[in-house]
Amino acid sequence: MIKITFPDQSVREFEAGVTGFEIAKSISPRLAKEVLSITVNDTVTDLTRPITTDASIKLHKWEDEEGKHAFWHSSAHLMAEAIESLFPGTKFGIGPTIENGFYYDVQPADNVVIKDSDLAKIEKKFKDLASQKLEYTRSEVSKKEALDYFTEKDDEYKLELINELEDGTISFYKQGNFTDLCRGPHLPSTAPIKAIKLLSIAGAYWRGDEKRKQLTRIYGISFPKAKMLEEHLHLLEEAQKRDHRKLGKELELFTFSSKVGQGLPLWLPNGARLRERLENFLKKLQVKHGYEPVITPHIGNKELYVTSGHYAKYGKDSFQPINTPAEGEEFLLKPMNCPHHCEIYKFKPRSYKDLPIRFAEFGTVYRYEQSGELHGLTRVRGFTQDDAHLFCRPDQIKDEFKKVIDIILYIFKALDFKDYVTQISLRHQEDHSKYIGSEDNWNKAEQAIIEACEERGMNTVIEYDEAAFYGPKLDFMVKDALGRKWQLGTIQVDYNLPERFELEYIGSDNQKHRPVMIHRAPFGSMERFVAVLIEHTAGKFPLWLTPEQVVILPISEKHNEYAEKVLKSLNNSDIRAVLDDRNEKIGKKIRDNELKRIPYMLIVGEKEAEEQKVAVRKQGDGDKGTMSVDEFANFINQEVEQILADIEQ
RNA sequence: GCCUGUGUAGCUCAGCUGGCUAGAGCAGCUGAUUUGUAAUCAGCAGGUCGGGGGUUCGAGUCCCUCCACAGGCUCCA
Repeated sequence: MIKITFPDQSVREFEAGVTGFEIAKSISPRLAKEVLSITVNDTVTDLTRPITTDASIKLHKWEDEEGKHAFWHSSAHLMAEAIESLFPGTKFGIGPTIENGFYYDVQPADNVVIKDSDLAKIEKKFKDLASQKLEYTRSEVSKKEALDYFTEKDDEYKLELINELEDGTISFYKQGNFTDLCRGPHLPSTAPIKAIKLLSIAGAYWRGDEKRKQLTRIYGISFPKAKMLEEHLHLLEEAQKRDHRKLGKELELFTFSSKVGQGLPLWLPNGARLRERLENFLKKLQVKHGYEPVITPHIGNKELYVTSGHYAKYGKDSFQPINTPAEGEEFLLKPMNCPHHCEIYKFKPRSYKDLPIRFAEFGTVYRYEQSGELHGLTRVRGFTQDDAHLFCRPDQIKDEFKKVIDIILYIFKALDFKDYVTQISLRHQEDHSKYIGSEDNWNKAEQAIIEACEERGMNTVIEYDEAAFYGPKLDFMVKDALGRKWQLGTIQVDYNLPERFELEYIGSDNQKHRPVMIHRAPFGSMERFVAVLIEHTAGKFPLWLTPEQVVILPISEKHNEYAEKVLKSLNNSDIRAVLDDRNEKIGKKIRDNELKRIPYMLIVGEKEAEEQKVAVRKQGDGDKGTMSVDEFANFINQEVEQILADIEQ
């Protein structure tokens, strides 16, 4: 007999060799039906594997990540079987689970292409196989056996993977007619896989290397209940409704024109107003935090970027130099503001007493992003960074970091961004050869970032080998409607540019010293930030930010005169109001303005004009009763002040 | 840049296997209506079907090519 310890610390005895599945069955038939995988002494494994010694276990159901993982991974194998039976000769790469579902990278036989239109067919076969309740069986194989099997099958991708594994650690899983190299764990059988949807098909380079062959990646998702799939698909649909590209068009915020050029956004009046308000919000904040404004041109002499090193690194993949009538003179569209700001730093000698110096600029930059990478406002070729460069002494890094973190957190709070991830990007843990700057400086800077985050009580993820060659950084990532992560705020230490531009300050010792440069952009870029803001709010911008706060709707043309009076009065109280005096029925006007997501509607007719009042209607919330114009103006202004006061705390 | 799709009026879409002057709703314009909390009615106008080339008696529909967009991959100073 062996002792099995459960998560609640209770202990029960079982025969040695008992399986997780049998344990679940002994607890309840229902659990046996729902359980998907098991953790035995901190290792997630198959329910069908015998447990031979005393162990502590945890059974995983769909609700647990470990359960989902086994479920989707098993689904991926099953999809592979479906593909193999429909497309004989297909070679298989890897088929992992992802945040929502799974994919498999495959290479169909020569001259065969798996198309979008084939998905339905594969899905049908997939469902058919799942319903056969095939068992997943595990076998441990030697490296030689494994190599032999896939040599026979002529699958160079699996062979490459096996060659990297150590003998004695290799296992195969088999279900139906399909055997795959796999670490597991898997479900006992395909029985629980009830609902399946193949989502999309895409190209993906083998092992993420663009120099290697591109395989066909098929994305899918599966669930134990049909209803769960329905809900998931519904969620995707809802997410698509808040896509910033769709709302950007509907709310007339921005557009693109192929004549102007790919990835070059055109801001429409509504979008420009929104952006302007965001810029002013940050500008005010920055004045408070000791930033000084600077303005620099959109182009710079090529020499500037040769000095910064960017020309050597990005020159040939960028917008090409602009020539002038002068022989040999070349300018580049600026891909970043830092070199310009370095030159501003160099304008005069700096003392240690002057530091930190903080130069801020909403600087528009141009980068020739790969065409396939462009995406709405989140990835564009011309964009405006809410940029600033802080020049400080090494001992000031931590303090400056904390101050920037405060600004970013303030902004996120103001806009109610709660679902973000902060990532500290450090050097590779061992290999430091590719980094510029002294070992000592790096250690200090990395430490400073980590401590700054700790002292601000932030929940951060540390990623090694993610630092830029010139310094470590801290990024704030926010998800879009479909869960894709975008980097917004960023704070980066830079040892490279001060070196290349020979920036100096005179220390208290009367000696020359090199300042540290910190790049920071709380929004990241105006484009990307607005995009994420649109998706976050579904176009219902907060009252203090929205371009139009109030729309006045006269019942009929007879009430236009009174409506104008209300409009003037609101505008005098600094409320952004507009008038909808079209000759339409009130129901129509309400509908149109609801769709425009203007937060408040004021309906004015006979009654209101007589009593000098307005009928208030809140967007998405209906009739709120009547009040006087002054009362309403106070109400709006108080609401705005209240929101801003709440953030201050 | 690569893989797979998509591209019809300002917007959302219909147009079957190639066959009459390419349709609808919304938006726009004109007129009627003067309206009470999510779409008043009528009329008009609007498209060389993403661009170019080809096959065909005939192309929105088939082929080639370029462009743009979408989902991914690679990239992101």
